[in-house]
Amino acid sequence: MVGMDRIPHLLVVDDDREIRSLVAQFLTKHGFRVTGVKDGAEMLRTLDSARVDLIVLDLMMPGEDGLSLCRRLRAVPATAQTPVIMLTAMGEETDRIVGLEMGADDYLAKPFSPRELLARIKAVLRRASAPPVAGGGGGGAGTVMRFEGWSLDITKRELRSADGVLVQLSAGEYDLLVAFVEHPQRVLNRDQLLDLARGRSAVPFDRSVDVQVSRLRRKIEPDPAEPTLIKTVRGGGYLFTPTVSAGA
Amino acid sequence: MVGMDRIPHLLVVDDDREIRSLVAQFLTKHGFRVTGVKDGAEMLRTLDSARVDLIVLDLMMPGEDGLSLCRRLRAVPATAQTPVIMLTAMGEETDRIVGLEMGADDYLAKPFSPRELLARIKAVLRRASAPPVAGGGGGGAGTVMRFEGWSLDITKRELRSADGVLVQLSAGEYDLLVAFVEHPQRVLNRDQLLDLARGRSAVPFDRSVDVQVSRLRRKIEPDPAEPTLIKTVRGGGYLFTPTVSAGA
DNA sequence: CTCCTGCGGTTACACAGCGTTACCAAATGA
DNA sequence: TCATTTGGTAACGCTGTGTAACCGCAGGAG
Repeated sequence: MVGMDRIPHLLVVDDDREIRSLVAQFLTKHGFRVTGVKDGAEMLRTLDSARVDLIVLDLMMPGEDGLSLCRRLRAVPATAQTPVIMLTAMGEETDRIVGLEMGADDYLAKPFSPRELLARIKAVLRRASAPPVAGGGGGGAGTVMRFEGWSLDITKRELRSADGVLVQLSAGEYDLLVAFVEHPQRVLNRDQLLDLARGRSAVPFDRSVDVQVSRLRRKIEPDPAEPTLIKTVRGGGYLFTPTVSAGA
Repeated sequence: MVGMDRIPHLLVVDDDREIRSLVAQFLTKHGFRVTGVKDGAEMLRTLDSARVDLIVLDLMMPGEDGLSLCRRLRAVPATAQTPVIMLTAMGEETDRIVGLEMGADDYLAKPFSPRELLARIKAVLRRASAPPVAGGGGGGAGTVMRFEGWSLDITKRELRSADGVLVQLSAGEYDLLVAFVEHPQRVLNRDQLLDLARGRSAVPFDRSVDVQVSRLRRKIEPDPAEPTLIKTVRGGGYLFTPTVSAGA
């Protein structure tokens, strides 16, 4: 799921512009990549197009509040594993308890010291990479994604064709394919793909995505000259056309 | 594996007899199995002979204190994964941070409400649910780990192939394999592997992990030229792909 | 319709990451 | 003490990935 050499991407959700900016600044200075948003809608939009390693979520917000958002995150498979640190108003023990029970990984009472937030983020990130559920039921659920006859095994990082042949993908090709498979039927621009697949942001005239798409097409398209799985959207990006089904 | 139906076993370590008894009583009432001990020595003895799912550890204790104990727990493979909730004196932020950095999974400032302790225990247990190696003494079950036909006996430090043949591993190869087996289906970078297997940190241009992986592959991969058990993730580290099951 | 511009596909190349072997020093044991 | 094993470093070669360059094509302007 996550290569750990990569700079972790934090998403700070708080309606207070000043807090958001202060927190973002502080965390950036300590080596994280930080995106700040002001409400749940923006949060969901960001999650849809970028890879996020941890969410710092304010409990009290106008509109949909943190608890509700947290519940929604947990309900969606794509974000069910993403760690959440909840920021609560001071001293409201009930909030804390509800927060933890709602699926937050940690909470912090305002006002909090930046150093403590930092320590908690590090602690949560460390244990967020806990081993997956190795159940007795023959492998975890949803580790294999199927599309157009292909099967992509997420835990084994393997791609098999319709007739079961293993296709060798490089790390870059694999990460790109995962990004596509997790966002099917959506136009993804180059920035989004770079972020989703490599966890970095584009430099001017960055065309690495184009090259990787080309390389990936060569391996999975029936006719690379006439792509059907990964379509180009001129001026927009790329579109992964197949429907994806998850299953063991 | 840790079934959800099993009653979790909590170990409460606190030198204050009254606190210990109150906490134990409260947690027992809420459906846990609780063992209370008064110091580190008793804790280690208990861990050696019983399977413990979570430790509630007082920071300030006569003799060896909580931090030091926590560090020792983390250093031993058998207890490295066992969750720890640290009880700290009120308001000492430094302690909290050090606690988290020392490997505690959570902390709670005294005086705390029992309900909050309960919520945190549940949260931590939820997070830690179904680790491949739940903590447990050397004498308990789960000393043999199986993967892809191989069986790794932790107490004997022995590896046997599917047909029961003993394969000689050097100390380094064995430790590396244990690190992999205890963190399956996760990309581990070189720093993590070095830390887990050798307990040291990397020096610049340190490539000892690569060499050890190569040596280990030669002994356990069906085809070392095309590794399936230990996969390379370029720019990320290595991935142990098999599902691991523990059993006697 | 034709030209022009810019976007995207592809290839070539340089460089960094990794597998592997060889070698050496430290640890181990007789 | 010497022989053996082990584990780290150095070095060589291969593969993967980003950059740059070239080319073709789409689509708008005239």
